[in-house]
Amino acid sequence: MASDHTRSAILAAAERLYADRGFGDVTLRDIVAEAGVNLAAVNYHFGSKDELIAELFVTRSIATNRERLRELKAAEEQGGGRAPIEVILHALVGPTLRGCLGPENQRSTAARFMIRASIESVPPIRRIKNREIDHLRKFAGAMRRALPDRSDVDIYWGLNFALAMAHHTIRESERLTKLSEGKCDLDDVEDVVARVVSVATMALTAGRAETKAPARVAAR
Amino acid sequence: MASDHTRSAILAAAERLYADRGFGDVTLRDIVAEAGVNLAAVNYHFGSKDELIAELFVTRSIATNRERLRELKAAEEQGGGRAPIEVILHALVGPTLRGCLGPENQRSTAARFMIRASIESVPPIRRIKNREIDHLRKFAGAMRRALPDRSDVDIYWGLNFALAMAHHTIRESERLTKLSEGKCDLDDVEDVVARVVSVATMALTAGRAETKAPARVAAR
DNA sequence: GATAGTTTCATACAACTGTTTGAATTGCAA
DNA sequence: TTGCAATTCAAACAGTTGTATGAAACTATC
Repeated sequence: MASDHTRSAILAAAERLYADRGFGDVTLRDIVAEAGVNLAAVNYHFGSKDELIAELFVTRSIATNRERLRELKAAEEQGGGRAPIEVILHALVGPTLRGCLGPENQRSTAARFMIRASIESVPPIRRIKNREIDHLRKFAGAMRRALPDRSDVDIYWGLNFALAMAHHTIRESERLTKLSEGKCDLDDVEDVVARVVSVATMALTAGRAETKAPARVAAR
Repeated sequence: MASDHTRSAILAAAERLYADRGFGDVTLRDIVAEAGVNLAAVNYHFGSKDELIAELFVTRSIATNRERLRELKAAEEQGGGRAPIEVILHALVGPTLRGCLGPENQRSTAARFMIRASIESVPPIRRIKNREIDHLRKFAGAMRRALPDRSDVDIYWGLNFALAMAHHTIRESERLTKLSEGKCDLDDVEDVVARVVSVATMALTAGRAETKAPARVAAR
């Protein structure tokens, strides 16, 4: 136990460097230099480089997931065990988007780190993401309760598309800004959330016919 | 010139290995061993490892982009310079999805390579992707012609969401299969394409009011 | 204030990386 | 066949990486 000073200095320095330069070209030596500690300290306190990365990512994603579930639970309780689909989707994508987007100059280190984690996907992070399924199932359950007429398949596709829009917008936010010549304002986070929720809601509530029978659009 | 045998053996071996094991842990030595050539051959024929990766990726994405534009051009010509939005979106996401999804056991090496490239995102590939903007602008133009009443902002968001759904579905196909316990059939590529196109079309054609004024969903 | 346990440190280690070199080999043209 | 260029090869290079070690410096307890 004791001071914990070195430990947290490493965590802070690592998060900052990974956020700024990505996982690819940040070495342990960079981290300990930034933290002002000895090279051996990382292995002493965390066991290995991968475990350091994992701890950083777990900490942040636990926070996001807790926030998600808090919103979801509150909404379902308020609705007597069943929340409107928009509110569920809002709870799903809101915390993530709020945690990663927003004016670039006031973006927290944590936010920038999570964007990196979303873009680069190194092994220790991938391993953790794979355990996220149980968490997502809770949302699938809530969505099923909100839309009892929908098939499971449609529910899962809706969930998939909602996450797709949120994560892709985070990953490619720079490109979207460039492509739209700044017309798409990614700093207005609540507008982004609203757009994602709106489209995902439509995907989940639109007449099934259109979704199922593709109308076989003139392919070629 | 000459035989070109070594060159193409390297390309094939590299694509196979990257497809199978990812960029992270495939070394030049792995590649030359698989190709049955000398270590120095990569630098002799390609200049560097990154240029080898770049050539692989460029070749495949040029093919996809050409297919996209072919479909787009055909559709616009048939409609006298203006194609229906569904058809445009179909041309945008169809080739990519068709190139990456489909029954796993009959998935081409090229397809698996492109999935990897979509997941891992190493520097040489990222550099190439950044040059894709001009290509996307052509689709933005076609979409504007198809939906003259829509604002540019809405067009770009629709384009962004369409790509989001396609790419995320490719990236996370394994997770979606697991999450849905196999209920979402990712082998039925045309169904996936139809779903993506359908949702993106809704996003682009839905009443603007709903999209713009978020209805301020009960946040908390 | 000696002692036991924790933490820090400089340093070495061992392995792997992409790249280069210069000689050997090959293939083709004169 | 001779000569010249293109290609292949084994070997070494130069650098970096994460990790391990064992001594030194702390810190708190008795």
